Amino acid sequence: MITEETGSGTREAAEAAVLENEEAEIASAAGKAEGGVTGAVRRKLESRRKLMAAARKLFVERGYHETRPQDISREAGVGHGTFYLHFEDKLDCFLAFTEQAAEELEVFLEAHLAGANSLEDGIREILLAIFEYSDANPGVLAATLTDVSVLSKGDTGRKMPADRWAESWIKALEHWKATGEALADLDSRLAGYLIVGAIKQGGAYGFRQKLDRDTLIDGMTRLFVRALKK
Amino acid sequence: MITEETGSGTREAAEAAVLENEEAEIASAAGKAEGGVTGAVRRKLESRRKLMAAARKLFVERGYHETRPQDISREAGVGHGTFYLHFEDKLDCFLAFTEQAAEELEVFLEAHLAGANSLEDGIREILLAIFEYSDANPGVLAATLTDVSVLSKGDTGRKMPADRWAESWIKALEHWKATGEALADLDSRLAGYLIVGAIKQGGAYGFRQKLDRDTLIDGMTRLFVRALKK
DNA sequence: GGATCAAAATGACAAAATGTCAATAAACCC
DNA sequence: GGGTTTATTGACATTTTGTCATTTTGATCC
Repeated sequence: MITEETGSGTREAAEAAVLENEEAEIASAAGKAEGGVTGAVRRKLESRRKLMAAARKLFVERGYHETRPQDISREAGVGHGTFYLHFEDKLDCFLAFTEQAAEELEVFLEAHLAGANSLEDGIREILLAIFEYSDANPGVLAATLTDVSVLSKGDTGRKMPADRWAESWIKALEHWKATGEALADLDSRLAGYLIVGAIKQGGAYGFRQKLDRDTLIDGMTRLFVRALKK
Repeated sequence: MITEETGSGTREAAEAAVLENEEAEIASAAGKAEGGVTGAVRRKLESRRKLMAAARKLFVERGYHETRPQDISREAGVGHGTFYLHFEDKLDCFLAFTEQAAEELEVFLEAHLAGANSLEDGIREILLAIFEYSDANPGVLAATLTDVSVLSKGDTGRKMPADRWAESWIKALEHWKATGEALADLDSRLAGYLIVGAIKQGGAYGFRQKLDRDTLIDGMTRLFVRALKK
């Protein structure tokens, strides 16, 4: 009989490691917080939170392929079976992670776009914010935007981060159309997707080549503005 | 003892199915062709060709995830071990397929760009050719451009189709800079990558939405031209 | 033409990765 | 505090991938 790890001694250590990365959640260890939820519900929520934190850590550090569901469970300090209690399968877990990160980035970008900016300033501001987020969360953006079509049997039936992101751009483009700064007959939907694709590929290129960030932002901004401006 | 399939009866049938897709290779069944190569070398080449054809068929039809190395071997009419004789692993096989397709597309595009076109006509022409290729080879383009970062332990050390494709665009952009049609101080390298990304994402969007092809090409051409033209 | 050698192919087997489920523990309720 | 529900657990089963000893095939030499 070969025991499956998560030895009790290891357990708390692993969980502690995950919790370190949490901020406002430390209080929860005492048995409160989490919106007052308590008992069984809270227990389940806590497991999920730990799994999500572990998944994020490992997917970012090692990538999808090199991360085993087992690894995530161990890192989270829960049993292996618990993983499949919270996620359909490995892909489902990965998608949950990307959706979380996409949500996070969206909030971050909204915050950086509160003021009504001109088309050029707005675009530059968004790109700047993206790089800022990427610095603060190394690897997350790349992981989030990876194409999972190669992993899924057909359509995942989910809204991918890139699509969500495109929607944000579309909203912004519509705004600039309304202010009369952007082409009046611009197809905002198509343009939104083109921009997202350009940023993905261009960003990867810039990262590989270790391009100076300002150069990259300037280059992108210039082309985007030229394409969109009235 | 559970036999591993590829029963002799099935064998020829499978191989025949693959051979159907071949054109000039039928003669090779007689024992000649293939550049005069014969014997052992030729035998190996033949195996690889059959495997490549089978891999392409299955990767396109079912996708990466749903295609087992076993399936490819069976479809090719060779033993399972032969697969690993020709490819490092499944990813290696997939990359070989994408490289083949990328090569093919490149040749196709070159042929469609023989004449020295103006910037706008040239861009439109390239996009048109891409869609034409995509029609003639359904699924191949999508498969080729998929991001495999999610499958590889670190860098694959290979030049991906998207990069190759970007290089083509860069060359074209340099040409238009030389003719004075494109921005004199354009960063062709960055622009090349941005365009490839835009086409990937925009193409996927158009496909999903079943956009009219001309609408899609017009929309893309317009934005690209505006961004690049002097 | 058959004995010999080298390259290629084969498929049973092994390892790795993913996913399941009966048994157990924890929380809940009366 | 015991009966019930819900979450957790890890040994086990399945699937997928990869290996290697053995066999087959074709070239070479006599």
